[in-house]
Amino acid sequence: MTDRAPRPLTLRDVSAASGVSEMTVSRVLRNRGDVSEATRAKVLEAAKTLGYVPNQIAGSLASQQVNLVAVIIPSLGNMVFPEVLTGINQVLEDTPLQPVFGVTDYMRDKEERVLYEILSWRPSGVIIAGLEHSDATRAMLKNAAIPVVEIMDTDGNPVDNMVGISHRAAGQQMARAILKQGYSRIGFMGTSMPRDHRARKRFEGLTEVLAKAGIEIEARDFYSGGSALAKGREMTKAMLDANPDLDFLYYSNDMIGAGGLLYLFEQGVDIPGQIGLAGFNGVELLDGLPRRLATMDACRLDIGRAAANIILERLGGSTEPQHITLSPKISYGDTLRRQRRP
Amino acid sequence: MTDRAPRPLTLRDVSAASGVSEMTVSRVLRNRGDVSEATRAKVLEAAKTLGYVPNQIAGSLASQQVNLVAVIIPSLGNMVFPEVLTGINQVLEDTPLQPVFGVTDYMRDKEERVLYEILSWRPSGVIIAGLEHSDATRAMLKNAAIPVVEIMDTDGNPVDNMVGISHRAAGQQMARAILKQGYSRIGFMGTSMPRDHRARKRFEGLTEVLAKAGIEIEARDFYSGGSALAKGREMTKAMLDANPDLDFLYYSNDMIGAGGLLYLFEQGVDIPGQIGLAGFNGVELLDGLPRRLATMDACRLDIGRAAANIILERLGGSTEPQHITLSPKISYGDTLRRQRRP
DNA sequence: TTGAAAGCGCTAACAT
DNA sequence: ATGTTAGCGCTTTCAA
Repeated sequence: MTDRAPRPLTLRDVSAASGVSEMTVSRVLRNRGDVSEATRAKVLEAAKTLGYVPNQIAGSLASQQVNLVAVIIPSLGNMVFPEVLTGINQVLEDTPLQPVFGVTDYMRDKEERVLYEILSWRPSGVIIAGLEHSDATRAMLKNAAIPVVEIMDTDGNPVDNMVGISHRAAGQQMARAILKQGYSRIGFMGTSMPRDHRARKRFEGLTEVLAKAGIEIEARDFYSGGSALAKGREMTKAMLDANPDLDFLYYSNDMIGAGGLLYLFEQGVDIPGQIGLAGFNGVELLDGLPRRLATMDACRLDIGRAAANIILERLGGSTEPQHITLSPKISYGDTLRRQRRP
Repeated sequence: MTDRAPRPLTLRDVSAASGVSEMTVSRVLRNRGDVSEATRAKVLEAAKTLGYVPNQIAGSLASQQVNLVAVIIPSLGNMVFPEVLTGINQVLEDTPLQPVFGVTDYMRDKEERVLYEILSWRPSGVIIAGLEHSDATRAMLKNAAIPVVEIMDTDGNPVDNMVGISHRAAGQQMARAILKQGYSRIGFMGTSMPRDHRARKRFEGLTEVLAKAGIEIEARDFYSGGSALAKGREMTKAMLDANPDLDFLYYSNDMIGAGGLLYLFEQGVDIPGQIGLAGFNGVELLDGLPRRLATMDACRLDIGRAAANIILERLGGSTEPQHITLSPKISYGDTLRRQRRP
C-alpha cells in the first residue's frame, strides 16, 4: 500500500509536472478556452499520473459558482422521499449540478438549522419539501437569491416555484369516489404526525366533501412507530371491533392500508362488497397483495424530476416562477369499486 | 415580498453594520477566541438583522477544513441504504460534520465518477458501500489522505476501515439452519444483479455449506425490475410448478420472500411443514404478514452509526484502522423452524 | 480583547 | 494559444 499523500495536490503540482502554466492546466481540466491538442495531452497525462483531483472549494470561491443543489426533506424513513431524490438525481445526472441532502425529521426548527447550514455552502438552488416553514426559514429562502422549489404540496403560497399535488384535492377526490360507490360509514386511520401537513390536508379534503353529503367520519385512529403493516392490522381489527357497521376504511398511507387489507382478507370479509378500502401513495409494493388496494399516486418521481428541471431552467435564465400542480389519479384496484348489487 | 439580495452578504457587511473588525465578527460567529460580551452582542445583533449566512466555501478554503463526509451508496431504490443513511445522520447530527451523498446505481464506472466529483469537495472522510471497486477508485481513496470506511460487507480487504457483516457467513449460517431443520430440496430466488456482490456472497455461502452436506440447489431463478412482492409470487409459483418436490425456498431479499409467503399461504401450503422459507434483510415491514418470514438482520442502522463513529474517531486522532464485523442473527419467524414430526 | 496582514487554491479578466 | 495579475471571503498568524 502506498503512503498517504501528506498534502493534497494542487494545480501548481500539475503545472510543474507538465511544464504548463497553472492557468492553462485549469483550462484543460475544465475544457474551457482554446488549448492546443499537444499541451492538452501533456496536462491530462500529468494530472492522471499524479492522481490530481481538483479543489472545488477553491474553484467555487474564485468563480463564485457552486454546482450544488440543496435538497431538504423531512425523512428517509419510507420510500416516498428516496423516490423523490431518485427523480432529482436522474435529472441532475447529466449536468454539472450535484444534489446535497438535508433531513428535517418533520421538525420546523431542525429545518431551519439544516437550511442555514446548507445555505452556507452557497448552493445554486434549493429544493425543499412542503410549503409550511418558519418565518426565519422563509426569510432565508428569499434572501438567498437563488431559485427555490417547494415540492410535494401545492395547497399554499410558495416562496418562489412549486411543484406537487394538491393533497386537499386528493382527499376530496377520494371522498367523491367513496360516496359514488355507495359507501357511507367511514373510518380513518393514519400516522399521528402533527407536522405532516400533507396527511392533514388529505384528511381535511376528505371530511369536507363528506360533510357536504351530510356524512361524518365515524371513527378515526392514529399510530406512530412500529411496523406500518402490523399497525394497519391491529388498528383495523380494533376499529372494526368497536365499530362493526363501518363500510369503508381510508388509510393515510398504503402500508397500513395493506395491513388492514391482509387482516380483512384473512377474516374472509367481502372486499369491496362489505367493506371498501383505500390508501395513499401508489407504492409499487402493493402489486403482490391478494387484492390490489385502491390508492392514489403521489407522483413522487415526477415531482423530483420536475423540481430539478425548474432549477435548471431558472439557472438557465428563465425568470418566471413556475407553479406546477400534478394530477394524481385514483387507482381503484380491487378494494374501492363496489360490485353492483342485483 | 422583499426584493432579493443582489449580492450575498459578507463578513464585511456585518463588520460595517456592527462597527467591529471582520476578524472579531468571525470570532464571534464561530465562538472562537475571547470576545467581550458587549461586542459579541453587537455582532450577533447585526448578523441577525442583516440575515447574514456565513460562506463555508471561503471558510473552508481559508481553514483547510471541510466539514463534509462523503457517503457513496449504490441505490436509493429499497429501504436498505436509506436506513444506513439514517444511522449516519443520527451520529453526525451532534457534530459539525455534514453528510453528502452520491449514488452509483451499482455501476463501477459511475462509482468512480461520483467519488471523483465528491472528493473534489475535499471532504473530511468517506463512507462507501462495498469492498469491490475499480483500481482507480481504490487509488483515489488511498490518495485522499482522509479516513475511509467501507461498509456493508466484510468479505474482502478494505482500503482503510470497514464495518459490516460477512454475507458469505450469513449464507452459510442460513444453510446450516436449513439443514438442521431437515430440509434438503432447496430452491433459490434473487435479483439478477451481477454487480450486487453481497447477494452473490450470500448465495455462495449457502451453496458451499449445502455442498458439504452433499446437497445442491435444485432450482434457481432471478428477476429484475417490477414489484418485488409480485415477482416473489410469480417466481414462487413458477418454481414450484416446475419443481413440486422442493421443500425450502431461500430468497435473496425479504420482499420477494414475502410475495412467495403470501402466495403459498393462499394456496394453503403447510408452512413450514411442507415448505420452509427464508429471506434476507430483516425489514420491519414483515411484521404484518400472516406468517413471520424467517430472515436475517443486515444491521443497517448499526452499520451506518458505526461507520460515522469511526470517521469521528479517526478525525479525533485515532490512527488504527478498524475492521468491525457485526453478527446478524437468524430470526426464525414462522417459516423456518419445522414442527417436530412424531 | 481586538486588529492588520497574508494567503488558502483556484479562476475572471486582461495581457501577450 | 498561453501567461500574468488580482482577488473570491474567509481564517491563521502575528502584533498591539
